[in-house]
Amino acid sequence: MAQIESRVGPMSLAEWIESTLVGGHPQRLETNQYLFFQGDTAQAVYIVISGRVRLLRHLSSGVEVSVHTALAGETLAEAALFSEVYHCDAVAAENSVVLAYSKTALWDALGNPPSLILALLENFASQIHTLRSQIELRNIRSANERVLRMLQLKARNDGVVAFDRPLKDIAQELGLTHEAFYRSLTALAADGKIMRLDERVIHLVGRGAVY
Amino acid sequence: MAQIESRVGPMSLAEWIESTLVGGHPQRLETNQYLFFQGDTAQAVYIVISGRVRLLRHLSSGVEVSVHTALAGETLAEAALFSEVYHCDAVAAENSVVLAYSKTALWDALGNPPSLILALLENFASQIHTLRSQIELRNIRSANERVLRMLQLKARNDGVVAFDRPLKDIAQELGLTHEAFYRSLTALAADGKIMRLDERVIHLVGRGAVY
DNA sequence: CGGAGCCTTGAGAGCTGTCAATCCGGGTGG
DNA sequence: CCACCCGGATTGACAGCTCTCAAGGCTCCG
Repeated sequence: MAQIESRVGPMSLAEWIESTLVGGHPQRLETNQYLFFQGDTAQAVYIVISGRVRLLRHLSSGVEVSVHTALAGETLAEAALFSEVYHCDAVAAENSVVLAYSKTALWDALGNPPSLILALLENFASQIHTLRSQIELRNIRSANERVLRMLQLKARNDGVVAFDRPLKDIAQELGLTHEAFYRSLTALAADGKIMRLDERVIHLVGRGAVY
Repeated sequence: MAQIESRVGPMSLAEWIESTLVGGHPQRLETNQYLFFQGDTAQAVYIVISGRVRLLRHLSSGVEVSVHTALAGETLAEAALFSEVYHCDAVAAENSVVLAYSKTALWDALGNPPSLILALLENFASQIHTLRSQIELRNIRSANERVLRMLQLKARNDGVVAFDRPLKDIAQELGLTHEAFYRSLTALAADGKIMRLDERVIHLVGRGAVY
């Protein structure tokens, strides 16, 4: 971590935004109060001044899985800079105060960066998104539900998932042994929730892709 | 994902680097051949031309856990731009070809970005690092080992870990029920691997922090 | 034809999740 | 000042699920 900080000195992103941008809009949150919901148009990026804000996703089963917890002094929903909508719910884990900065103000402050940098930023943002999805999956304990969720996340709009590498690899990415993964697939097929068009091609029954 | 790509058009980071930077140094890898090792000084960023390259970390127990798999067309070790050393091993999962770009060349191409952008980039890189560590933890199946590894990752140099939030939260971050987490803590203490200085303060016996 | 790697299924054990109960400290209201 | 409540921390008992180990079929390739 030390070598990371060395380039800009001790100033974190949160400190930078706070000291550079004026007009951060303070907002008080009670415990369990929501800051925004998954699917809302992403208009602001936040800094947590005090308290804790949790990022959640909810599954079709109604279960909530937590993806991240932002502590005091940290930024929240930075990835929203590169997304039209929020991908998670944000809810206060305790009484908290956040500062809201509009995306447009941030983009203005960023100026007009060269596109190589933009590409790098977007690459990072997209990786964060992917990694969060993986964390979300790991928070689902049941193998069947985890596999189903993964298929929903990876499905194209027509509900088809085609893997380009061995199922063993997918199993490992899911945190399952390949045996457990195979069993989940056959169980889901037996339940009629998926159809196996081919060894590595699966059709999701009933619902298309999820974001 | 569509909204992400829209800002720079269809060009991914890998394509951008390939088309912008000359002098990408091609390198052929046999299956199971290592590209670099954890702890090596990070000198290059890579693009996978064909094949698959896996990022691994190895635990003190000797077990390997996989953190990421880079497919053809993807970048590899971009986060090394912000780190002095590689944090993982990289090993080819099949016969592969990669292009190597030196960090210095990339930094030159980036120009001299304003520090707000640098802060944003480093924030992202550090988040990716944190998320990868979480994935690494989830790939450890045994609760005791997972908890021990988490403590090693979070320990200060003197081997002390102090949590600033309820242990229940830590348990959830680890993907364990709080009961399982408590039991692991008492088991590790019984084994003499940790000492509980206080409810939320733990001393790691024998080894300090790990990176 | 033989081997290697992936896919698949079976049987059993171990570990963790679940449910339940207790203790404890802090905050609140009477 | 005390009774009460609430949430975190802790421990016990048990069931269930996944991991482990094992074996067989399959395809691809030498």
